[in-house]
Amino acid sequence: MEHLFRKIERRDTLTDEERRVLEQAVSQVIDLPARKLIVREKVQLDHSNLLLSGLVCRYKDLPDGQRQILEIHVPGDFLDMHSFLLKKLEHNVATLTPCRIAFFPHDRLKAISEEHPHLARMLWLGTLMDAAMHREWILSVGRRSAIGRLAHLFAELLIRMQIVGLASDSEYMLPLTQVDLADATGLTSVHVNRMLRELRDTGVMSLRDGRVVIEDLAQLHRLGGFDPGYLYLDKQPR
Amino acid sequence: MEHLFRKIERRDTLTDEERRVLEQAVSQVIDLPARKLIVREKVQLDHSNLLLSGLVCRYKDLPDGQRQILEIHVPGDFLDMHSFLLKKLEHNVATLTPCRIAFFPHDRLKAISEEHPHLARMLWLGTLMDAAMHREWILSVGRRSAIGRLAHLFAELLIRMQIVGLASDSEYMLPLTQVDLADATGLTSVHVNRMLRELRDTGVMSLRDGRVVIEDLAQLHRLGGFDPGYLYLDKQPR
DNA sequence: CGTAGAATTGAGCAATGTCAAATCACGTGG
DNA sequence: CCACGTGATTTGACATTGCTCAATTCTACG
Repeated sequence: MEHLFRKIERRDTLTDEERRVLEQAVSQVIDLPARKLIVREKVQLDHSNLLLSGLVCRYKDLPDGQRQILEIHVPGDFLDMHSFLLKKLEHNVATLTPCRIAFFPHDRLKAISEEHPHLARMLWLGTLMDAAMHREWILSVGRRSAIGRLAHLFAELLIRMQIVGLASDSEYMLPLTQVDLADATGLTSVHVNRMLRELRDTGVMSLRDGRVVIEDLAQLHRLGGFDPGYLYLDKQPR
Repeated sequence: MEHLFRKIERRDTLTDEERRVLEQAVSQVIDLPARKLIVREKVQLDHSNLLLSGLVCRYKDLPDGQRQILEIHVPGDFLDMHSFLLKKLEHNVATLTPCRIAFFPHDRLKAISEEHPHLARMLWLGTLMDAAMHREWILSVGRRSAIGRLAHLFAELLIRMQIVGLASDSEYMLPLTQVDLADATGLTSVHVNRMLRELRDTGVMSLRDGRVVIEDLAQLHRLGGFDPGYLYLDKQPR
């Protein structure tokens, strides 16, 4: 659970007691292969999932077969803490790579919300950061150019992977297909391919063999109009 | 606060005690004119705002002057409950029409989170529904056609206005300009104008003098690929 | 060696944007 | 009551971004 603790400690402080409560709220840990559905939309749920390792995405499908990825999750992210109160989801959650996942039964989360208000606020905070990322994602697909959307996505994931210790200054593993990237950015895979080539040809960054290598971070940020304010990286009591 | 209570009671039950606690958490009620900034991004906040009457939007601006509206708020919505834990926002909140707004100081919200866990979960739930609407918004701008985005927006607002008693079966007031609609849907105002004409010419709906009149709801839903599941309209203990 | 998924490329096209002008609605001052 | 000014809507002509379709190449793996 170290990834989760790192993520929280970046924004507030956890007591040892709170860490213990969180650890004891886990009922089960499972391993899943890549491309496996974790939560299907509209089914009643009795637990929330924490991603321990691997990459996961949330997505919605349209009747005509189009898909939109809503968020990409890195280790330390709760994948569906919102199901604790929503009881079911309106979208799907699936692995992108092989993953390890911890179950948090809703009744234990409820107990936390009754007995550990500060810890409950930390869980709430996590869902608020999801919403903040959603808003930035809306801005991306609504107003940024194709290359800007991709640049922004790679810039966001760089920071989020760094927070949990899974990225260096300029590199991280991102084994997504170009179809995945298209579904995340609201583009087609053909156009993603062309934009990736442009990023490569202009020396900004490359994505090869599932590894992102950033050569010119300033230019990547400029292309994506990237401002990390929406990730709320300041530590303070909440 | 009747609008808020109706909204909550649609998804769960509030005790009289909880209603009283909520009412007593208000420190101030103010009136604002149309087109007035309520919360500016990146400034420290000490209270959250509840919309009592009028329409409000949240939006982000890009350096090049483009704007993206992230959510449109109807009476009964908290405009920035997330600022309770985030402490500042990464986007702006502004009135679209003249509005009445109630202040909820963060220290009183904190007291609620310590002393009234169920009520705290209701507030949390509100932020989760914002996030669910964000996700549907991502799907709209990411994958729907221009006319589908508009149709979806009008269909969503119809239901949300109905819940708080501000829409009939087929009509509600929506005094937005075509520029506003463009900023909400990620289009240009010129194109919005053309799509609105198409909706009018095909007898689906019209928007005139700030009033939406829906003539063919089934067709509106079809065009927008509208499925209200994401609004979580089922009542159950949370 | 064969297969399947993924990446790449090219040619043509459609949806939406850009720019500019005309019209409309409405409140204000004369 | 009318002329004026401002913002909103509407329209036309044209440009562009990103999409579609189809073929080719690449890569991994049995």
